[in-house]
Amino acid sequence: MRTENKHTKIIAAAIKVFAKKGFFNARISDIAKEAKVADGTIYLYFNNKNSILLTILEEEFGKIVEKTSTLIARESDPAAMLHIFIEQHLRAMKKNKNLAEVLHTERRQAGKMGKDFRAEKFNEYEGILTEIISKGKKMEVFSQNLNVDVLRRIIFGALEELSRVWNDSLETHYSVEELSSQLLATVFAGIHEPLPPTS
Amino acid sequence: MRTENKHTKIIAAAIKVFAKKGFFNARISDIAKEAKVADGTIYLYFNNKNSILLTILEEEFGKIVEKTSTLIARESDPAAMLHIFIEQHLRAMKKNKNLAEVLHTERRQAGKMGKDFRAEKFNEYEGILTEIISKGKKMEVFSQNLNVDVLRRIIFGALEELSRVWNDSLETHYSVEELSSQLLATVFAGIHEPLPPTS
Amino acid sequence: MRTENKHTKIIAAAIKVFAKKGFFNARISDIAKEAKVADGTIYLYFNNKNSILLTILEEEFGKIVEKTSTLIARESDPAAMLHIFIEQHLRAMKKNKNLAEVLHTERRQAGKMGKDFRAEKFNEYEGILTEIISKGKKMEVFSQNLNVDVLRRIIFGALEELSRVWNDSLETHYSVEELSSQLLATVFAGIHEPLPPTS
Amino acid sequence: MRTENKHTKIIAAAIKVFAKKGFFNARISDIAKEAKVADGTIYLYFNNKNSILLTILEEEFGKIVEKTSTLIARESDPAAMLHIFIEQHLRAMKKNKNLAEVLHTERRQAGKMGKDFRAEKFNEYEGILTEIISKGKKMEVFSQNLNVDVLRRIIFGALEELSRVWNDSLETHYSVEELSSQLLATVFAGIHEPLPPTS
DNA sequence: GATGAATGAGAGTTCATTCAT
DNA sequence: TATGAATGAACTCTCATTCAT
Repeated sequence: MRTENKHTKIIAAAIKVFAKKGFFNARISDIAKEAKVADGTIYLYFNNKNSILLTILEEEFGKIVEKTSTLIARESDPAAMLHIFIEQHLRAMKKNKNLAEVLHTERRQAGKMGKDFRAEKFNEYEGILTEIISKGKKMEVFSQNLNVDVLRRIIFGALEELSRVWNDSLETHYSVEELSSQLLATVFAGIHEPLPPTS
Repeated sequence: MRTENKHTKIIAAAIKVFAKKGFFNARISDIAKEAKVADGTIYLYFNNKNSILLTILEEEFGKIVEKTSTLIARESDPAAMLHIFIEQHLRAMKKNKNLAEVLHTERRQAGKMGKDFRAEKFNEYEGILTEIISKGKKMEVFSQNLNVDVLRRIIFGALEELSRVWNDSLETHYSVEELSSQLLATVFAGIHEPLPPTS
Repeated sequence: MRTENKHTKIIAAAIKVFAKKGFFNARISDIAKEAKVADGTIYLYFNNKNSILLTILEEEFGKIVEKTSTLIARESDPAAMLHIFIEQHLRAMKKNKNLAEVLHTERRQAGKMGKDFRAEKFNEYEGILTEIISKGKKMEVFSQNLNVDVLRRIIFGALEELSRVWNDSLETHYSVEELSSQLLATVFAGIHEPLPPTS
Repeated sequence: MRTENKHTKIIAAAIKVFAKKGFFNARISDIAKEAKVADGTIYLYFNNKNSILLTILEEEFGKIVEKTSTLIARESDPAAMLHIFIEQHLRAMKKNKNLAEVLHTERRQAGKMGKDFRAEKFNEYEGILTEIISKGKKMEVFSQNLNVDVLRRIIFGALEELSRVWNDSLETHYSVEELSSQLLATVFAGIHEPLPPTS
């Protein structure tokens, strides 16, 4: 339990520090100070700086994947699934603003970090979205004209950018529901002014 | 003339290196080698490593801003403007794949780079999109229910993510028109299967 | 205790290296090697190269100031005080030949080192000499014709130059007493051949 | 004549820059800018940075040596010679304040500059003073108790320190005559209050 | 397990010097 | 001669990682 505690404390500290300074500007000693442990202690729980980031991505996304999967499993309607996915994502990101910053910033870096860097859970997470869209197409609920990969990117990119509204530096105070419904409205109904009802 | 050349060569080299390794993993000596100049030569054209990135963002975005602004100025229909914006963005990113990677990766880092870091042109670019959406709402072409800020994020995020399809590491071969039309279709008409024509 | 040791070792090494090569020609790695520590270790104890020199000047002069002040405090005769000042100065410089070299070489540089460079103790030290001379004048032991500032410079300059006789490169083997008495004889009695006793 | 001009301009510029920043902090480009020539031009007249300093010391001291020698050659009284030496030294230093700074600052550095550094004229200059004192002793005008080397140091050190009063940073406005007479008074008559005339 | 002083490889940057023009 | 852009060796300083306690 002591051990569990330290691991958790270091991860929490790292998320905070990475969010504030970015991975490359964050120093191990910053994390150690934030976690109130000695620098060396960090190396009892993590192999190196990279693996701290990797662990954050894996563990935190693991939680999201698990929760989202569970909720989606209960649904059969792809539209409802998409709703859930979007809402859960935004909810998770709002809950842990620092995490949102870390995830999105470092996702791009990941490929440049070194050979041993693989964010398995992240791929799994993207897979869920791909699955939803595929199912939607197959069930002929979503348009057949849409490319699955492209749509996944559209939604994912939009989510990523939307998640940033909760950063400390921004003054906007959107609710999860607000953003969620705007995104859904856009992708589902389009941005056109509704045509006047045909008499 | 010599001077102009070196500046350009260094910028081109830096875009390549930043795209491949990311800003923080890129070494000045990597850029120098790529540009076939001595390390010290770089400092005749740039104050420091940061300012190389800043210059890339400003100069390259400057070009895009200029081109896009010109094209949009000719239009009066917000939907057509949006079409142009999206297409131009994707076109620019496909043309310079490395730039796309740099832009998107480092945009997030920018805030963590130090006080003297300001990407003016970037803000200007975002402003164009905001303007289009505002106009669309005002002209009652776009839905009154849409929040301008939120929609801008949705489109921008989507574009950002879509732009990444041309990265060397990915094997997909989308055309600009393809991506462009998919995104427009999604945001304009929604992803729903078109309702069967009412008889 | 470890800490105290390292600080002292680095200072001692720096004095040696500065004396031999001068501040600007001295490399951090030279000092590190001399002190038998890693280069990086030096930065655990000092902010930068400048501050090593500053510390030397402050700490070493601090000792001299303290000792000299104590001894002088016991005296009331300005002539005796001057004798003490001169003797103590020469004694300190002979004891630490390298320090003498550093002090005198770098005193001039100090003003050109950067804003944050202030050798407080040094000023304090000069103040002692000024005080002695002022008192001598006030008590009418020293000539009223002498400008305090000028005399301080004469004595200080002489001491500075005399202190250099103990440098390794020179073969002279003067004793402190010898130099001290010569200087005192000169400034007190003048360099004239004593006039033949008036019959 | 063009050539002569450039050499002179560079020397003048170097004296100014060295005085202001010190030898090590002075950049070749500073000197070039001050002299209004290109950096590379400096290397048409001097082998390297060191040799600029060396040339300054040699040329400028050469002038002083020549002038002082001439004046002293006319005298036979060592006391008068000493008077001339001191006055000439101070006069030269006041005339070229920057030179004074350079000379005194760099004299100490000289030994640490590298093998090829020899300031011949400087030794010659010191020789003049040594000669005067020796002669004074031999002629039994100066005290037999004084060590020539020591006295030379006393006088030289005093002169060095006194010369600094004209630095820009200091506000004192002594005349050459004032300093000269104070120094002579001190070394000749001592600093004692003149004994009351015996009745 | 926990510490934090110590390490040292490696980074960005400077600037004396060179050389094509 | 004169230029000044280009060079690259060498510097100071940082910080992830180690290891004796």
